[in-house]
Amino acid sequence: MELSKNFIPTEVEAKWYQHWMDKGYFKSTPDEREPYTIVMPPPNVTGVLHMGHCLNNTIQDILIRRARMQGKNACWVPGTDHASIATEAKVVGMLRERGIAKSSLSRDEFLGYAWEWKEKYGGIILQQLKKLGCSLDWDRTSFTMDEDYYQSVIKVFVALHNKGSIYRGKRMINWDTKAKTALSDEEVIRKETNQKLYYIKYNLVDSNNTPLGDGGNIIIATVRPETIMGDTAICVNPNDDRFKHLHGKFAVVPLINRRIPIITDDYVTMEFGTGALKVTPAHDMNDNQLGQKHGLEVVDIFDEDGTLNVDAQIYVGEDRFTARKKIVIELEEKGFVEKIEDYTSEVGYSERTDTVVEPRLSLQWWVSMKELSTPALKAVMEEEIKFYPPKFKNLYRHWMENVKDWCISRQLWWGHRIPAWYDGEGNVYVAESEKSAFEKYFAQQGIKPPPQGEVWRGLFQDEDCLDTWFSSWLWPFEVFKGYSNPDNTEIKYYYPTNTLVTAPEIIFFWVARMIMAGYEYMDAKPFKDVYFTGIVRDKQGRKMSKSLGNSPDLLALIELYGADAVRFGIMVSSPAGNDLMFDVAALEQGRNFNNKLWNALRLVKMWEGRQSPIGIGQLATGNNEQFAIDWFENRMNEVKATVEELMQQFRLSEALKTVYSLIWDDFCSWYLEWIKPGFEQPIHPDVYNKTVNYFEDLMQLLHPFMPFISEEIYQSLKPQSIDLCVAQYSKIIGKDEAVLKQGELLKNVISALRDARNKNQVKPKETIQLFIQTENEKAFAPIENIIAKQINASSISYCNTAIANTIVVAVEKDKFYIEAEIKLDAATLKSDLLKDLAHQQSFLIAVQKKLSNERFVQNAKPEVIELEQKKQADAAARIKTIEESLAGLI
RNA sequence: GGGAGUUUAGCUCAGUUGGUUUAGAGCAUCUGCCUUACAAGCAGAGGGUCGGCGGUUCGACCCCGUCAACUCCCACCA
Repeated sequence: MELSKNFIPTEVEAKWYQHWMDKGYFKSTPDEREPYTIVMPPPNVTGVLHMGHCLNNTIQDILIRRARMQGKNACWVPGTDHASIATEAKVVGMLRERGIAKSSLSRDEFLGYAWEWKEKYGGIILQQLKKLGCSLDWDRTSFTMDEDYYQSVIKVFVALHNKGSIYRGKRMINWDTKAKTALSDEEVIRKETNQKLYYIKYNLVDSNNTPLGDGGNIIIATVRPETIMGDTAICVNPNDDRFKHLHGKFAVVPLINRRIPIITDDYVTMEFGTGALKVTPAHDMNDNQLGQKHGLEVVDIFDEDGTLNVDAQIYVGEDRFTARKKIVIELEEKGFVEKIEDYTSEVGYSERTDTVVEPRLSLQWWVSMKELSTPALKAVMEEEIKFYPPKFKNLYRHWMENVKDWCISRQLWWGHRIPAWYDGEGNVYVAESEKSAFEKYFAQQGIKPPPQGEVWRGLFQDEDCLDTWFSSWLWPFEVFKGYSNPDNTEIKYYYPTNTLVTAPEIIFFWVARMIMAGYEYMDAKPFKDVYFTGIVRDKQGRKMSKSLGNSPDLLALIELYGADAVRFGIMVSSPAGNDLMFDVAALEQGRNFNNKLWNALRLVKMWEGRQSPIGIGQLATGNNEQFAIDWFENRMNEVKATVEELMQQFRLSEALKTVYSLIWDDFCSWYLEWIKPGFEQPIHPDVYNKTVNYFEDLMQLLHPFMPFISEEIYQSLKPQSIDLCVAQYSKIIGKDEAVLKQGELLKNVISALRDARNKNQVKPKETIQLFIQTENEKAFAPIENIIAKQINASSISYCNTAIANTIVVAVEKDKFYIEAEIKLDAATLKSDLLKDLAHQQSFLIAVQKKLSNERFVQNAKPEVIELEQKKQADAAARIKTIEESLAGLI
């Protein structure tokens, strides 16, 4: 079989993914093995795959594939989230394009379109994950609005309501005027925004509405002049001498001439603005509290879409921001504006629609959080659930300790409809179904239920839906039907899940609430470890976003570089716990690595047909292959142990780098070169077989990170009885330090001699003669031929004294003399030696200084002192060698 | 305003109870090579008073204090 010069990923990837699927390797059912479970954070049905998903799911796939190869029953559950606000917005948009207004549709008609949309687009993102190589158990694909799931959400609502944890209350909430729905605090993004601070004059009157003299006005500072029509007081600090004479007086709201009282409260900062604050209880969180405290009237001047209503009296029907502009102009014309200043402050924006959030008083459903949060906080603080990196523990604690009640109602149709029914008087009946709501209603009202077959009337269901997170917090157990079908075999086997991989951005939205739900409904944690990924940024460190257009098209990247290269690129630039700067250069590195692997395969395949006829067990001596084999085996065992350790600490990026270096440097650059036969020479079958085995092991180590190329190479090396995807890791065995040390020496000698050749401009093709002066000739016997091959030496001999007119190289205690045909530049040799000498001497002085320090000798540990003494001896020996060489030069 | 984190080579980062030849890697850079696996490559090299200052210690990239810069999270100052 002729192998192409470069690795071509496209066909290979599709081929293997299909093969793995056909074999059912990704499917999991409970058995006697230890389970390893991950539930995928369900992407929004509206989503397309972006870099964040790519990072997140690559990590999960690495963990899952590794677990699968470690003999665990690996189960990775895919799914999607209905994402109420985002999806409803998409559907409304789609309808608008078709010329259909949402308001012209009934609820059922709208939902019909929404489901249609979901069926068409909702699965796209999951299909894209297949391209990335994700080994998900597709039979388990779940959706937060699946029938069972839906019922569980409803049941949870009713259960929480029954125990008093869910209540209905009129409060200030964050209102999205575009989506026309309430938002939870977490859905509000605060952004520094440039604004104007308007200083507005209010005329003063006394209790008889008589204008006060001496200027007769009070000036307030506000950023929201359009809300003055909702003012119901002006507040000053009671200790503010400037306003003491106004206590108990009244002001008149400009333009609408409504009289409002001047009240006092410590809340007002005297230093800010003018020290006088207009109080608008309907449109500001703080003002609302002030209003409650002082029993102020509440005048709501906005409609749900943020336009002014009749209570505003003027500019009715205008949008709040248009109204602001117009009111300012009118106020200026009528002389009410004292001045306007530039001002920046943080303004809340809706996470979903990016409109300025309007604080609004409304009746919503709430979950009381205190009780739920207690065990959830404890679990993380006591590390029953471990966070990686651990710094997120603090963040979590801070939020949990100050957790506020959760507003869960959303004024949307797409989602889980709140299971509450109202009668004509506004009494509420919370129940799992309309039927049981009626039963409650009849019982409570003392009405005899109408006979069977007759239509029951008089109750109407709450129009609102539940917050998306009120369903996704059940995800880790409800994907196994742990709530709808308690104690089933699956939930008992797979729960608690092992690892949650997610973004720190949703630690409160989702992670915290899943932990709460886990303890509340399963009486156990939902997962053992939480791994927080970094945020994917562009090369300049900016967050990837649609508006910046700096988010690359992932599928195009996979097409261009191959999925393995994309996985490599994103993982190699992703330090544990930090954000990652995404750069296609990393993908190129991945592609180059693919190519390196591919060419190593080509080399080995070339040898396949060139095995020498020498029988097994008769490894030719004198070629030093035995050492190469011993060394690589030990080196590989060493790295396997390191990788295992790194993986346990979730240091995936470092683990990958370690494997990368083992393959590229140790295997390709050293080992393969050491055993490489001469041009068209045969290779010993034992060496060949060992090499194939090592290559297989390397592919197995690499497989979780780069599944496609590793499987392809594994299968190409020789006919396999089992696919790499499910090949089991062997036990990690120990390493022989002595062999490893000798390997290091060998590498150092080769590098030093190559460097010497380079510096002295000995042409690569020119052979040299090497003389070794050492006290330990035996140590060089097993490696001398490797040295000769690697530095292009025609002969190696041993000597007891310096050889004249040669290049001298010292490595540790040994000296090497290179005899070449070209004329050596004595000046260069000398200056190099002098440089080295100076370095060694200053080092020796430092060590001697340390050792002559009495307090060091007294206090330091014996092994530390011993080491320093060895350093001293070695440095002294090297200095002697260099001095001898210098003498020989003249 | 409160809290957390970061600062090590041109860039992105390692550096695991303070002592392992006066700090490591990848990428980038420079030099020499089209050597029959790979120029998407090979062989080498250069590059850092570990943010500043002070302290603890025989010894500090590591511990403490302080200052500076940057990042993130939380919070109702109009």
